[in-house]
Amino acid sequence: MDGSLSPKLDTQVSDELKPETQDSKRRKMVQKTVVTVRIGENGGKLKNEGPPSDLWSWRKYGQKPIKGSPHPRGYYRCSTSKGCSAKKQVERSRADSSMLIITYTSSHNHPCPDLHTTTTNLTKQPKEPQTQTQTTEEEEPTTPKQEQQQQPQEDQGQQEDQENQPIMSNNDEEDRSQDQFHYLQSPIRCSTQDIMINHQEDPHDTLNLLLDEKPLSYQNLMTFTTTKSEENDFFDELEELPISSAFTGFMRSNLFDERIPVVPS
DNA sequence: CGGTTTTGACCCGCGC
DNA sequence: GCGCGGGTCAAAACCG
Repeated sequence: MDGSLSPKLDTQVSDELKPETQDSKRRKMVQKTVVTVRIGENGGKLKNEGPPSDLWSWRKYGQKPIKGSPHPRGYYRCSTSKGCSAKKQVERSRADSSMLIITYTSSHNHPCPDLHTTTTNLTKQPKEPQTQTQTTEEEEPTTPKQEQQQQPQEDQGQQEDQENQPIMSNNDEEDRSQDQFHYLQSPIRCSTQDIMINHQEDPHDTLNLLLDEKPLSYQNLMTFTTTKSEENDFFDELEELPISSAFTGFMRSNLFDERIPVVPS
């Protein structure tokens, strides 16, 4: 179809950085952000199990039944920008069909289409019940863009062009030993979904948690994040704001833009 | 008419 | 080396 997008697009991206290492394990060497969405509350916004209403435009390019799961998995690609390699997989939780597991792969190389528009409408955002996000970066950053995102130290204030967030979550203690940790920009920062952040280090645990255990609640989210000093500040500030706008704005900008350090175990 | 969805086939990595 | 399973392609159908 699109000549610009070659079959192994994602692999090529990684290929550029580390042809040797990447090439052999291209499939697993991609950053992933897993988001669990409850479709029960905003099911109206969801088309079946389809793409949750991100502000991004997604084009479905495939669907496959997954072994062990009664529900098929849908494969989506960002259609907002032609050259965007952002992808996501959408599937229902095997344990809880009302839960939607969205796995974001790669990151957008373009600003969110509605970012500015919605930003002005932050005061009038839909509720943000609960969703769970967890970033799992399997390998090193693949796209050039991510390279700039890698700021092991103070990542706050070094925001991307379109995002001028006041504060970023920052883990100082982990930060120092972040050499092998990777920060990545969550590709979902434009999501209108209710999202719960979940930080996982082990993909397997991640799966278990998603499927077998109850997802983290917003409180849990806070708990796990508040372990970090600066994040504490960050959330502390948010608390001063009305939850609706704070959370929304948080979801819309900071949270999704947050670089979550993950340890490629 | 352009973009999106559907769906079967193909490709490739991984485990045995 | 083989088979399995996941991920992607690509053509046709569908929709606004």
